[in-house]
Amino acid sequence: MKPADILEIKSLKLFKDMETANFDRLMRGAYMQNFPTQIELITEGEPSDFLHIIVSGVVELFATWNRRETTMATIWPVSTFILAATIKDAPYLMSARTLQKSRVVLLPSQDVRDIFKIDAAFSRAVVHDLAQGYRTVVKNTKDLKLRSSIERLANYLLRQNWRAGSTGKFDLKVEKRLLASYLGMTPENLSRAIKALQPYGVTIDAIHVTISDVADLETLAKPTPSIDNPYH
Amino acid sequence: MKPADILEIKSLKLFKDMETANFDRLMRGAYMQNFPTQIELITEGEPSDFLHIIVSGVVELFATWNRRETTMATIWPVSTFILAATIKDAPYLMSARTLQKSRVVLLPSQDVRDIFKIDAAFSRAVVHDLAQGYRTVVKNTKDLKLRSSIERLANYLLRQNWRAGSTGKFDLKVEKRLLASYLGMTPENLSRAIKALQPYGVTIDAIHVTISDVADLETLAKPTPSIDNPYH
DNA sequence: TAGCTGGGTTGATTTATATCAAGAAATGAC
DNA sequence: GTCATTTCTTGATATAAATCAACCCAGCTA
Repeated sequence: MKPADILEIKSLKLFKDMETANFDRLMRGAYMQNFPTQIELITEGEPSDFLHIIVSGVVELFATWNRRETTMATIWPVSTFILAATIKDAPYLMSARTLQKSRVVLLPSQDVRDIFKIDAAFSRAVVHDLAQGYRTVVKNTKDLKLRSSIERLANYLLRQNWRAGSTGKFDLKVEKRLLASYLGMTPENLSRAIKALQPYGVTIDAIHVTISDVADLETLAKPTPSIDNPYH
Repeated sequence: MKPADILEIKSLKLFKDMETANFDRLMRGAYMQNFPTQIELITEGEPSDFLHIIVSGVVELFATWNRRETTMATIWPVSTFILAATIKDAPYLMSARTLQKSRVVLLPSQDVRDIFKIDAAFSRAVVHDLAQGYRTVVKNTKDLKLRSSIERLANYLLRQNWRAGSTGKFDLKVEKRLLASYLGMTPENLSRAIKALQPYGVTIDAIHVTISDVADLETLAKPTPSIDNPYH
């Protein structure tokens, strides 16, 4: 692994405050892997042998049951995924696949657990990561249970607009097929939901989104910090 | 607070391994409160001033948006709730109300955070609690996104049956109205879902559930550890 | 360049679920 | 114990969303 990669990983909140010796020990067992697109990195139900860190590319977390599949999240660099399984030494609850050519660092889970036990700063950082993740999933559940598919789409677009700088113009970062699955609907239904938002000033041309009147869209979407603010 | 109550709290995994001095300090700021039924203990969006521990009774966690409401979980003694908000010093994402006369211990969040910073055993225990909670919510999301309402009910009944000792006979622990909300459906739809399970050997008379042939119900429910096993 | 492929859209239809309304059963208050 | 309130159930209907089928179109590839 290149020194620049190690520096980037060390800059993650999860590792920033830990003892240097412990971080170095963690990195000694780490290795970087390059994956092509559409490779299944981990599989639901298997033991969590590695904590994964995505350094470049994109990864989809998805779950399957009874021949059905749903997208749970997309993971962007630089961040870790499947921390809870690693810490608990429990099987993965989700599968992961690359959506693009991606570089991923694999940290042996046993090392992570060992160092978690002896490094207080690291274990506190793990807490914050997990608490954050927990709260994100709770928000997600509220979104799913309390909103219709059109409302979910409207709020998703407002969140993305905000992330992109609130200019009213941004590009979708994932395929519509995937977005539909993430939002808990079919691709056909997403197409129709997009059309249903036209009266509220939303147009989506291929991946290019325009929101002409954010306030108008908000009258429909009714965003709330306790679902839609990722830092709340 | 009675010594017996303190002992019971100390026996919780979350507190078991922490320094006695720190536990005592935590308990010094704690106080027990008795609440009648249907009292709102905490409200979504407010700052998390206390970590709550339910000692007797039942508490419902619920969320609201746009005049809609949904049940997120029911909490049984003895356990804590809203740990993530306390640790992150972030607003509550859910509201909580008593479903029965309940005794609840309130620990000032600031004390919890202070001790979390200095007690390594406690912070590790917090990690395990959060990781557990995180995984529970992920399973819940998979249940919601991948299964129909009848499938969710069928699997819920199988889980409850297993918890009650797999005898094929047990009582519902919550009102059907609440169960419906937890499972993401209307009370009317729950009634119909129950009828739809009759051909699979399920009868529910008031709160009394009978599953005459677990294997038969499982052909419909298709339970899987990575959604339905709480210890997985 | 022609043909192929996969994502995306659209329309027709079906299915799942919610809503509305009414009555029955259970529960709690006095 | 009785009355009032709430929960639960059932039937009729409406709505949301999924499915099925056809087609379009951009990007590849042979």
